[in-house]
Amino acid sequence: MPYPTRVRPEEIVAEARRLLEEGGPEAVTMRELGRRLGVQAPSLYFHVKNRDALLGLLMDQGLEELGDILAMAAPDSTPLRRRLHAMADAYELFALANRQLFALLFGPRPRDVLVDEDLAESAAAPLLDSIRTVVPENMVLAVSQAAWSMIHGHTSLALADQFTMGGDPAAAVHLAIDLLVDGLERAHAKP
Amino acid sequence: MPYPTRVRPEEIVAEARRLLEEGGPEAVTMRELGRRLGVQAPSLYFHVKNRDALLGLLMDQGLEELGDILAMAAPDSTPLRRRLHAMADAYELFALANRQLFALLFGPRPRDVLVDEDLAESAAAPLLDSIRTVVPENMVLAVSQAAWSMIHGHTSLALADQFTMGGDPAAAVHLAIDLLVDGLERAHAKP
DNA sequence: TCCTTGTGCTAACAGTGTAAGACTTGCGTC
DNA sequence: GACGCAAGTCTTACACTGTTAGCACAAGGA
Repeated sequence: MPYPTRVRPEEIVAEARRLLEEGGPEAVTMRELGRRLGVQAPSLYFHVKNRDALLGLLMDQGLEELGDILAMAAPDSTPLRRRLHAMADAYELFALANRQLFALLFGPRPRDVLVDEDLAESAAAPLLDSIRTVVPENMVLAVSQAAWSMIHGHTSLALADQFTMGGDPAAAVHLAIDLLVDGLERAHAKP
Repeated sequence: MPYPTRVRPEEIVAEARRLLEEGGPEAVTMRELGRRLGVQAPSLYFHVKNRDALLGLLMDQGLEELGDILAMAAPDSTPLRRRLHAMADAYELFALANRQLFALLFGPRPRDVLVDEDLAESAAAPLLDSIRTVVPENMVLAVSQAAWSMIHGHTSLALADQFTMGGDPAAAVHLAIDLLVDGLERAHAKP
């Protein structure tokens, strides 16, 4: 392998992620990226298809981390209510620690940036599995979507500083989760 | 007022909105905007402070429309359950009809783009008022935040094409709303 | 008639993504 | 040891962006 490689793909992704969190998507420019890595911008194109593909890699990484975090949020044995609380907290924590990446993940698909379908599916798995322990199979999907909507909605609004009138939004979500689980256990309890 | 004005601020905002929905925020460039309005880009700066301010105007407009739509979604007389269903549907409908604007409204605040605080407050009013009819005052905020989180989360995920595994996400939100209202009526009924 | 003033224009600057093509550098082979 | 190949980097260039500076023009008021 001739010419000493001056930069590796992982480094590019890592530095891009730093840029992303520092100044949003607009701040991750190829030239600044190259500058920080001690390389000219066009050289980056040897390791990464283009800027959009780079953002796609960031999204894949984020999706994987989010999946892991959710999977570890609460052990299988804990009751559904607790698990959902834990997942909601973990979800928000991840979003707060990775604001820009989270926004990228769930914002409007930027043109043709594709994310790995399998990653998305495995990120959702922990939630589905939790729900499955309590609800009959034909309702798992609907209930999961409802729970995810609640959790995601709260996190997304919190991230956008939309809870301007005070209160305790996190507690509000926990309340909603409780009501959801209560209702489920009463009406649709697994036989 | 000398020199015949060739373009009015409302036209700029309207055309900018068209550009926004056609190709996302990146597509609303001052040059293309001028091109469509029959004017050179720099001339626009006479009517609009700069591009960020223009996006801010778009957001104000969107916030106002969203508030109106929610206020008209269901008359005060209908029961809470129905009103929340109607609001959820209206919320989603607005988002689907104005995908990019919605994303702009609830995405990460782009730097120093400010939205009118009063507008935000009045957009939220219909929801708060609905909740207030059923729940004691000290819980209105929490329950509203919970309901908003559910509705916004579902809409936001639907917009991002995140419900890839089928099912009927809209029905899922209605289910969640029902469970929420059921729980409220049972546990925290207004005396 | 002239002057003010609002509105438009062109030219320019610094920044962006990225394509084309030239160059360096080290390894494998003779 | 010399040579060539090719991976990786470089420079150059183009078309695009937001925005500022300065000039040109049209119309109403004096």
